[in-house]
Amino acid sequence: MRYSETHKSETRARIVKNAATAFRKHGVGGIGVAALMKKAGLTHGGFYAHFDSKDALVAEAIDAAFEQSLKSLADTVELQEPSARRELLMKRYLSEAHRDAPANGCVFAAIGSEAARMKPALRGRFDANFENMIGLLTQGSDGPQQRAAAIGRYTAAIGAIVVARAVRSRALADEILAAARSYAKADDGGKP
Amino acid sequence: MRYSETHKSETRARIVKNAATAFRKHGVGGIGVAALMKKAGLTHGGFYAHFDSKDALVAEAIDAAFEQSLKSLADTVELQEPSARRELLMKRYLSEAHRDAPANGCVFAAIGSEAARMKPALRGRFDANFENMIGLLTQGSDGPQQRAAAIGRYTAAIGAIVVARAVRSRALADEILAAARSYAKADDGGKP
DNA sequence: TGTACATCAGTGAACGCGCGTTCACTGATGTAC
DNA sequence: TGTACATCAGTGAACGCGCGTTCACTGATGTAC
Repeated sequence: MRYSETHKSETRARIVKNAATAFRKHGVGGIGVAALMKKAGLTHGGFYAHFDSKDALVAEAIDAAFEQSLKSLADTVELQEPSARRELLMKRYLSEAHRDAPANGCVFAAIGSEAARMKPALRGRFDANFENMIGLLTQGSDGPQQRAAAIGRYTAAIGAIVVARAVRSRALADEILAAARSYAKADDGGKP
Repeated sequence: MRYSETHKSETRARIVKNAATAFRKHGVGGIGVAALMKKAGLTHGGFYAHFDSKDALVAEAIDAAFEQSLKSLADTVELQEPSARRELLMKRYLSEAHRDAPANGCVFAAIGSEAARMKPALRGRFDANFENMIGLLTQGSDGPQQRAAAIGRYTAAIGAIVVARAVRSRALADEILAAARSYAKADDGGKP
């Protein structure tokens, strides 16, 4: 079969996009090359015509997943003034909807503890993506104090989602999210 | 070989104890039964004389790991008055030493995102252990507001360690811990 | 316009490996006589 | 006191399976003549 010029790159993009959600849903170690290809409507043999290794796909899928998160937040961000925007972002991030949909949610929350054991080359992907997120959160209010506060808020929210997902009791998970939301508000006390 | 009365239970306890550190170091999916038995000085075949399945060991190892954490914090806790104690706990938790030693550190930070995908029976272990930790953190200052604040602080600290471990740059990881420490202090503002 | 050939994305069998689990066996020691 | 036997924690080969990866092959289409 001979295909159009863009066909191969479209296939590749489809593999990456599906992997970006599958890795967050099952963990990187929890889904294999064969299943990933099947999700893209292909068989496993063709994988290596697109990527050098599973790790190569993991790297691209991580970037794609962060980019998707960033895009889905970007619209929220433009419409509000800084403090209301921050509150809205935290409310969205610390929602039950986000807890229940890891496949389309925050990458750190979905595969954070697995990421710590990845090869340095893969861990490096998290640095730039973390900075992008902090950039989004501090947008319109620069300075080292704002940056530190954004890091504190962001990592705090990640931890709350991680624990809310780990715990079995739904009531406890709900309570954790509620506590994290009010904890996020508490730190606004002294600041504009 | 015939052994003393306590021999078998000692062996079993040794397997659990080694597993409690190995799972935090490598992840639950990252180390197998054979390697776990080797760490206890045994061969893999004997495993099923002690446990019904790998999952059965995982369940006990999770409890053992939390218990170890709890014990190592208990001494700190008794000596201080509430606010100083809280500050000391957070300082310890958010230290570079903790970040660099997942094998003996917080279970949520080490295997949190993996835990979210475990079978309900295993996830259930996190509920009681989470409550124990919150109990330790609120000790001496009960009430729903104190409980919510403790949950906020604890999960915030977990997230900071997860991200600090995931990120490749040591400088960024250091900055994240520092930001989390000051974020933890910020919430004390209005309260005693 | 019609035929022969080159292209190359995708197929599916096969590889070595480690996984969780099973099972027949070992052999040092306590007990029975 | 000395011998025969029962016990049972631990051994190591073997199982079926899924993993990441390799590779000879397929076959629809564009190009050359």
